[in-house]
Amino acid sequence: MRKNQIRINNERRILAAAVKIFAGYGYQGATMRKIAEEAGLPKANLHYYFQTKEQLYRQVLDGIFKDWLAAANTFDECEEPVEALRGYIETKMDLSRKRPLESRIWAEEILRGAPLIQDQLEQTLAAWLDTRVKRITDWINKGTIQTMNPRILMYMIWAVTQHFADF
Amino acid sequence: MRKNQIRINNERRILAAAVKIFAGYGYQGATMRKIAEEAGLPKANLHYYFQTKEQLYRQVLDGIFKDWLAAANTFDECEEPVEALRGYIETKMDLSRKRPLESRIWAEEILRGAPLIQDQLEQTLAAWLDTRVKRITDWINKGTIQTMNPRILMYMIWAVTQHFADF
DNA sequence: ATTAATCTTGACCATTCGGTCAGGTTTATT
DNA sequence: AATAAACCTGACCGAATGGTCAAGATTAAT
Repeated sequence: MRKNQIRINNERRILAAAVKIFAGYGYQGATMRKIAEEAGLPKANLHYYFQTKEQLYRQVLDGIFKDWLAAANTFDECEEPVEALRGYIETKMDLSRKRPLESRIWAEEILRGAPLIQDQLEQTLAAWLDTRVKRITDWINKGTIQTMNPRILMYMIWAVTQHFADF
Repeated sequence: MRKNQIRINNERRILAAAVKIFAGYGYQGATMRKIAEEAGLPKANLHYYFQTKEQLYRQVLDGIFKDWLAAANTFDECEEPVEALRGYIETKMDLSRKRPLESRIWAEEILRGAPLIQDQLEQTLAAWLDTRVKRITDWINKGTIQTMNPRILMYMIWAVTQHFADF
């Protein structure tokens, strides 16, 4: 069983510390020293598990991205517009409330234009948005909800939930 | 006439360069070297006009804050709720569209918890928000608009306009 | 018990950072 | 023309940064 137990433990520990420090200081403001201190490990040890600061940061972003995607998929669980939208918004707000640090890191990364994860983000997010837009368009055509620009609806939801999360 | 013309010119030039660099890299990511390069001046010259990086950044924030306040005051120009809100939102969006760099700096500063301008911001902003909330409450009591939590209304407007500005 | 693989870490390195300063140049005042 | 005030800047500084490395300690595989 517990094969790479040491590795798994330490990576988790370092990632947790990294989330704290990146959230508190931003990518540039965070230093490997601070993260090492927070993790209670010597700095050189971080570089053993994550070669560079950028790679460590990428892994932090990856974790956040996965969580966000999982939350986003609750949009599809309900057939009714009201239920689907409410469920999505609540899940998203929950996520932000439970993981404020991750939410802040994510917001800053997006604000900076996602310099490190642009490709991945653009593809995944564009595809995700497209299917949601189609569902909303269906609702509009069926007359279930008011006529509107679906993209703008999604945009406003994203704006408000993200904003509530951050402040 | 033109007394401190040199000083005025150079300060303007440095501030313009600082806005670009701070918006592009964030406070920590921006360096005095990059700003100096952007301004076409030697680094030591920046320190002649602005003693420290923090002071330069503060002046940038001050400029943005003044613009934002001016835009915010358009809220008071109309008596009608629809007109007042529309005017406010349009002015704010205009400002964001015309000065995207400043808007980004502002957003990041707020996101980071406004570490440099907390006092100033809390006082001015709290006062501003209070008077707006009172106006909205009046409208609600008169029955001019739907019953709602005025703070949340302002919050949502802020969220959406800021978000549109940044992306 | 031996060997191999993984893990640990203090000391070190080149680079870059914000900031200083002395000494020169330009502009304003008399 | 002379003096003072304001402006300019190359060279420099200590501190901090991300990252490296060699030599040892632990753990796993045989």
